[in-house]
Amino acid sequence: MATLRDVAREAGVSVATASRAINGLGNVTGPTRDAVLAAVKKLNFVPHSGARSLTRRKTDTIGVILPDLFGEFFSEIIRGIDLVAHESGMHLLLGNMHGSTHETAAAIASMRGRVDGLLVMPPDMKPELLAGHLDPALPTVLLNYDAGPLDVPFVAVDNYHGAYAMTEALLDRGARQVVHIAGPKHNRDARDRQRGFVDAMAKIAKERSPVILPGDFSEEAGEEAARLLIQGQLPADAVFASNDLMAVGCIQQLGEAGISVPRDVMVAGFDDIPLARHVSPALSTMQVKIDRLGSTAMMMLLRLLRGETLGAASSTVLTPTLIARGTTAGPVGLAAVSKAVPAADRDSD
Amino acid sequence: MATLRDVAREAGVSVATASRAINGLGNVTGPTRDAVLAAVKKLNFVPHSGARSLTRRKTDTIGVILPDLFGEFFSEIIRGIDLVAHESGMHLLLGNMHGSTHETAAAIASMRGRVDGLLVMPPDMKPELLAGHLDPALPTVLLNYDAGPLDVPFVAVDNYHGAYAMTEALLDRGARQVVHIAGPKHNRDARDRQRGFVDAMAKIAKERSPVILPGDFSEEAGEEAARLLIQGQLPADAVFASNDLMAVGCIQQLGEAGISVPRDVMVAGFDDIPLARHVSPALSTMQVKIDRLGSTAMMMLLRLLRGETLGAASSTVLTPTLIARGTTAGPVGLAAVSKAVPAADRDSD
DNA sequence: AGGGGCAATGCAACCGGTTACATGGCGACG
DNA sequence: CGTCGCCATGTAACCGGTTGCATTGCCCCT
Repeated sequence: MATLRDVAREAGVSVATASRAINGLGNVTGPTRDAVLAAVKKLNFVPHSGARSLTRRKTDTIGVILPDLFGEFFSEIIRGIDLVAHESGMHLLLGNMHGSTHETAAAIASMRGRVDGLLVMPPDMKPELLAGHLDPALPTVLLNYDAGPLDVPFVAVDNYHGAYAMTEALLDRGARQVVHIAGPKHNRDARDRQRGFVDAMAKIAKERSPVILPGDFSEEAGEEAARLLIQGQLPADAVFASNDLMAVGCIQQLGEAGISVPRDVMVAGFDDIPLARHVSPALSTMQVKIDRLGSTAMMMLLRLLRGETLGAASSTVLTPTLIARGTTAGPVGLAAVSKAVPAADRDSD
Repeated sequence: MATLRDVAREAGVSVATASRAINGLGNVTGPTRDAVLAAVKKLNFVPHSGARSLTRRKTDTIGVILPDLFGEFFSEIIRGIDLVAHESGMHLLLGNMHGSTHETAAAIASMRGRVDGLLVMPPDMKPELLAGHLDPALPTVLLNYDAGPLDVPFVAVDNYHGAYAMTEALLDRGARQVVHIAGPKHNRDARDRQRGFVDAMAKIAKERSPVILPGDFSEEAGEEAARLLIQGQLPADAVFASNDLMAVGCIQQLGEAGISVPRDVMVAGFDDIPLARHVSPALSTMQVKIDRLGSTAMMMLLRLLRGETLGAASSTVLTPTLIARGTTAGPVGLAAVSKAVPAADRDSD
């Protein structure tokens, strides 16, 4: 591979001049520039970005650290990030912590010197622990994580009120026994959603004690919960799953058992993954504009990179929207909402 | 940020010794090593991967260049790649060409010096053109692209025979008028699938001329095709879409028009994206193990990086499997297959 | 006690660019 | 016609590590 030295020699100039010509800096005569560019073409020279970023102290790359890459949730986030990053000519370096807290530290560390900024989504990490691993000198925005005491800007989803609203809606719709399928124990989103559910139940339906089944955000967990529901003879006329994937698994399993959704039992999810529109009946859910989560975070990061100082105070909290579809359809209540939202439903903006 | 020099000074040793201690090379006394590691801890030193990779001539990163990031197809590929990459401690640098051929060149160029190898998916690029942009010194594996004259290893899907088989199956099943929804004009996958369709029609159903509707792999294109079908009064009892997303859009639109799938018209797709199982009725499709596409390519790339020489000859062609589900269900034909494949359907391996 | 050998450590070049500063040639000015 | 200043170009230091080779110091041997 040709280096800048090679180009300079070929063109009969010094490396400094070659560098200036290539980067279009001023102070280079026409003929000189042409000679250099000719040499570039002849030798097929491509600048070595690694070396370049060493001196420029700028890599034009941002690191994205996600807990996993499975499912539409993460791919939508990446797409959202990429959308904005690409406009600014930034590259994305993917780091996958594969669910392990220990690997998170390694992932963050290995990014040093490779990236100009970091987008981190640490859904089941304690803030104190996280703080120890983040480099305060590296612009960082947290994804889907309220940093709490940390002064790190974040983009989060109002999981609590979203879950509260959904629970409320199910009760409004006439549900008497709402069962919640929880997410992973240490996952902060899952916990906030569960809190929202519990609080809504407590406030609105005091007499009914909330039933919570364990889950882990996977489709299988939703199926398992449905089986528990059926076999365990749990009296339930509505299921609120902590995410869409579990809701989908649940619907699927209920269907196989001959239980009709929504006639026998209503089902609701959270996230509005693209799949939600396509299952049958279509899944009612709290819509989080997932790609927005990514693009908003990326935009904040760009501002940080431009030198603005953003503290935790500048964080964004996205409010999820209730999208009522078939799984909670019926003669009254949610059904009415259902008619009102097709535009939003189609990602109208 | 602390540098190696700082650590060395703090520990009272030379940078060389500090470097050796940190990297666990031999030739360092116990006490010396301890002093260095203590300094590392004290100064919170994290090695600068950029600088490191400059001397080591190794970045532990591989570049992934995809035409887009939209939809499950790409996210599955990335997941497959990551799975293997992560095991080998490799990072992924994402380059998105956003559909533009021109950007492909830029994307490839900007990877120089950042990555040890490249995984490229250039679905609508001519081989000659591609050849001009690839760096022969950089280990590269092509994704879903038969390099033809180029001596570059690739992982591809046997689109032609897959489409042939699916068309055959639809005709077997009793379809008389099969309509094909094509993919983007310049997309090689799409063209191979179309060829497979046309050839199968020609061989098996000579008397019926194949009808081909335009498409671009998007859900909307599928809807549009369905509308054409309905309004245009095209006589059709089966639709074979060039990919699943279009098939899904088509089903959706047919349903809204009150046309029953599969009773009035059968529908089939290609790819077997996760969504395919979930639409209703479930979509019959040619299953491509999409994540396998990524992981296989990544494994080949790792072999290249280990120094093995793999030419185009060592390429892998994945054969898609027919998965019959509800959209082609009926009393005979595909329905029988349908019973036989649930294991494969669940990604049993 | 002196010399040889080996392991631990230091020095300095190097990876491939960028850039501050030095240099030198030229035209414009008095 | 001599001098000043500007602009194109060159020299070399630097980014932050790694590593080949030189050096040092210790132990062991004769």
